[in-house]
Amino acid sequence: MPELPEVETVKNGINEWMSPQDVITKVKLICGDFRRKVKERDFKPLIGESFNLVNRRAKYLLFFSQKHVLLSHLGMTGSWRKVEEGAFQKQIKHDHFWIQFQSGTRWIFNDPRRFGVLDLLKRDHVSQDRALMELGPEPLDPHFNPQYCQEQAYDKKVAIKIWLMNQKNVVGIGNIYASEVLFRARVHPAIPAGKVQNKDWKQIVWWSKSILQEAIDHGGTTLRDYRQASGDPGAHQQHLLVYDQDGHPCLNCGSEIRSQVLGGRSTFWCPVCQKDTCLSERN
DNA sequence: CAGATAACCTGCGTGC
DNA sequence: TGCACGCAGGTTATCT
Repeated sequence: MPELPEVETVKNGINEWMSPQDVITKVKLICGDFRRKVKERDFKPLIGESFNLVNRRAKYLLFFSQKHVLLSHLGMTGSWRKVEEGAFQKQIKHDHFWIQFQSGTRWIFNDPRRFGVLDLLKRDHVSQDRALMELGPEPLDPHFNPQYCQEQAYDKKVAIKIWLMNQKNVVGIGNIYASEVLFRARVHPAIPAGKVQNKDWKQIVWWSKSILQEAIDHGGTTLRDYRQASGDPGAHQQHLLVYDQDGHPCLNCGSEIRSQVLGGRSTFWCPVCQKDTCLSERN
């Protein structure tokens, strides 16, 4: 469900829950069968500590306590919610983990498909986590620029859309925003990454930053079950131009938006605005 | 090594 | 109403 704007929005919401004086008194793992298998004892070191801050790296949330970092990835369907003591703390389907505070507040992780990640790392060891080590630059960071892309994509034959979604090249861009960025940049999604021209990289980089920031400002994209930490839906779905719009007219030129599966994921583009120039040359 | 595909899960909408 | 099927915002193991 969540790409960078959604995770960033969740992060901002959870930071509003923060109460650094509120000590963790109990942790409960109902099911640890995620992408990384975990046991309840893995999280016990949190007891007696408190959280100061939540940061985001790529699509990961990092909850900082005194000596540990709780690593959380939402996968496709993960979510965090806060429940106060006194309110009936009913366990709902797919609640897998919760943290209880001295105040009675409880933070609960729910994830129907269990594609998410939960893990507890020592603060000093975070930079050595393999998944985090392999991540590329943040798209909103100046290090993500046309020169970097051109070099990183040199000679790569993989489709530009798949390249953009590969977290080793740039993080945070998933299936929705990849189609949206390429539409605004007017680049065909199937063009080999190594054949993208410098002027097109400039467009891709600029629109990546622009669209992701705009989506953050809108609180993310809610298509089905994504919610902000507050429980409210995002609003960016009203601003999507091509995602899930196959058969509808392109808002730019009126042509029919097309769709095709690329790397196993649905991909949407306008055949007129996004000319597949270098693909045609090959024929 | 790069690149393509399958696999991990549950839920929901569609068509028969 | 029931059931088979395809599809869903992500990542990674496993093939060629």
